[in-house]
Amino acid sequence: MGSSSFNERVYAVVRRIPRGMVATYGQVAALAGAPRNARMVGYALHANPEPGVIPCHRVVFRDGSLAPGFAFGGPDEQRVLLEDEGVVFVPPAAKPAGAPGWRVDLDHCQWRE
DNA sequence: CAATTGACTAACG
DNA sequence: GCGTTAGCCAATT
Repeated sequence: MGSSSFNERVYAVVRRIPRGMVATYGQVAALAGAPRNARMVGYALHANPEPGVIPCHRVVFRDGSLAPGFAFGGPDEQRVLLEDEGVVFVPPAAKPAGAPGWRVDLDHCQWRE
């Protein structure tokens, strides 16, 4: 390995996210060494060279939601996956109106080093 | 080598 | 309250 791509650094961080927790793009970006490069994180995860190895479903928006239409099979599938890992979700009725659907409870499940 | 794009984020209207 | 614009920074073409 020894690839010089920024994305590999992102994969390394995402791979470190413990089961039952999630991280935001900005957080992964910061851990990857680019505190302002959240976009790059999403771009790198889209490249996802090792599906199944890299838990890209554990990476969510700052709001606790996912990329609409880009989730590996649908945001509903991701919700089930995260719930299965023990991540706490917040129903649309329990949150301030605005978000399109279920969000991850970042207050309880955001990964903390 | 320069311009464009992009799984983002925050601020503004 | 919701939509749009601007800013960041690196990969892609």
